[in-house]
Amino acid sequence: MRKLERGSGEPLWKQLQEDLVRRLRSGEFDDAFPGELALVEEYEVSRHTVRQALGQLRTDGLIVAERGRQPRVATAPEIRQPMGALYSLFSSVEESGLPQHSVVRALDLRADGVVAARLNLEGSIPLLYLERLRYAGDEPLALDRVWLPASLAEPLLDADFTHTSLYNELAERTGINLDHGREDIRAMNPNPAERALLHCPADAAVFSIIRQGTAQNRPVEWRHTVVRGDRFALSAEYSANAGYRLTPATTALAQAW
Amino acid sequence: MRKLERGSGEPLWKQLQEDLVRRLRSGEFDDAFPGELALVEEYEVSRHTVRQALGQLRTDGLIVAERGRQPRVATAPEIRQPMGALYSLFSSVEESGLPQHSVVRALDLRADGVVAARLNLEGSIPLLYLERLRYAGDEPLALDRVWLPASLAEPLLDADFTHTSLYNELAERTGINLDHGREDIRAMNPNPAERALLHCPADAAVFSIIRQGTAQNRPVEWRHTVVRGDRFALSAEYSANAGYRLTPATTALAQAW
DNA sequence: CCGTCAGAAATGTACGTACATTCACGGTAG
DNA sequence: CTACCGTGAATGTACGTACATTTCTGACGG
Repeated sequence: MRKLERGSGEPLWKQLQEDLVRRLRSGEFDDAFPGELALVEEYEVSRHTVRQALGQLRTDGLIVAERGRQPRVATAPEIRQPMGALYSLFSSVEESGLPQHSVVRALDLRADGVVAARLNLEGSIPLLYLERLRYAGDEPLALDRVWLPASLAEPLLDADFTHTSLYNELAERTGINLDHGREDIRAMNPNPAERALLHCPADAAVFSIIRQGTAQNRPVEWRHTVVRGDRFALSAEYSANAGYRLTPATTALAQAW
Repeated sequence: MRKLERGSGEPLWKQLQEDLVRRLRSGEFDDAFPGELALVEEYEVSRHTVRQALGQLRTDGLIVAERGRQPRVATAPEIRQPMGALYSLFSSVEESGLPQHSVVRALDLRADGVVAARLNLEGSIPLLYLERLRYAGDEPLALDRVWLPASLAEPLLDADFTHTSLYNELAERTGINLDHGREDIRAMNPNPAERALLHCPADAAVFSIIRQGTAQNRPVEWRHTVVRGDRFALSAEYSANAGYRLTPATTALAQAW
């Protein structure tokens, strides 16, 4: 039986909400979240007040509730398709109607001290390396190189990556879903090897996208993708309400303005 | 007196909320938003139901309510510093500690049918044209060209843009704040004139950023900025909670990974 | 003419009740 | 042992009441 200060200026539902957040963060509710009626008894407030507090927690995404069952602590809502420039890239190709496929140029285990360091791993740890040339239509669009810790990604060694996405395979074969990532996007000119592979026109530049992805605070991927600048543009919208959002939809494949 | 379908599967408060959104978008409430009691009468539901619908609208930021006064339609919360790649660019320079300044290469009124069309204006309408070369430290960083409708932006003709931002001047002199924008970001090689102006190394590419900005659905700016790719990188983070966000903070000025 | 103050009006908080809807569990029949 | 169904429990919806708190307005007085 817990006490809330009545008539202290702070609304009861707010006090209740804050106390629940505190207990939630302490891990007290990891097994089961108390039901509304239990909270009514515990805090000696009306169900209305409890619901007001829970409603706040729900819109904040901390708990989920459904009819007939007790509220539960929200599991970190895994990102199905990691967002960002790369997602924007491939979904925009899809919307354009051009057929996509990949040519797998390498899929093996190897050690790479430099990349391992980027993943915050020891240099000698084996990594799964996947290199693909991605086509949109008959022309190459991007060169994609990914390193993942072999300890996590080994089940992917015999996967067929010519048509499926890395994240799909990763989720299906290992249950890992990325929940956080970071991208650095640069404009540069490709080196001769990349230019040849991508069939880049002589005067075309490229996007160089470095992505680090993590799942539950563990590094999962380090990725370097080189995208032809003459066939792709990043498109973004921002507004006071929605903030800054990449819009994979529009104007993605190259055309004059 | 409006009717809601009772027992139709859809909750009353949701029907009410949707109807209010519809009426709100139609501009019916631009003068005054009805109070809770008025809605109770109009829709013949309890105040509780009305509050549930309004609560949703409030968390969505469509209306604001305070004690003792009627709810009001939320004024579009103006963006002080328009977000996006350009904001990321200049704030990251600031954080790096490098001094910034601009060389104004042009500031005049002119007509340009092509740009006017991009602003959804007639070709003969005069535009204010501002062209600046932006420095970070002693080296050029970006070439920035902006067109604004002269009808709105004429008070800016005698402004000094060597150190102040366009948006600051625009807000101070005309009261206009952008509330929506759209960017297209491309990787390309600069033309010879741009390369010379920017002191671009021979093998460096550039970001070409096209931005269209609007305030209250009226086109306000059309902007073309060319940023040296060897001195700038876009940095973004995404997470399940926060979505995709540009992070002007880190690693913005060029350095090896 | 202007400042002050009381009252009206509106929203915020908090209580209560009733019923609908859905889910989980356990018992029963096959 | 399994499949089905009914009961109980939980949340969702919707009604009602009361009072607190804040804001606005209009009347009154200086």
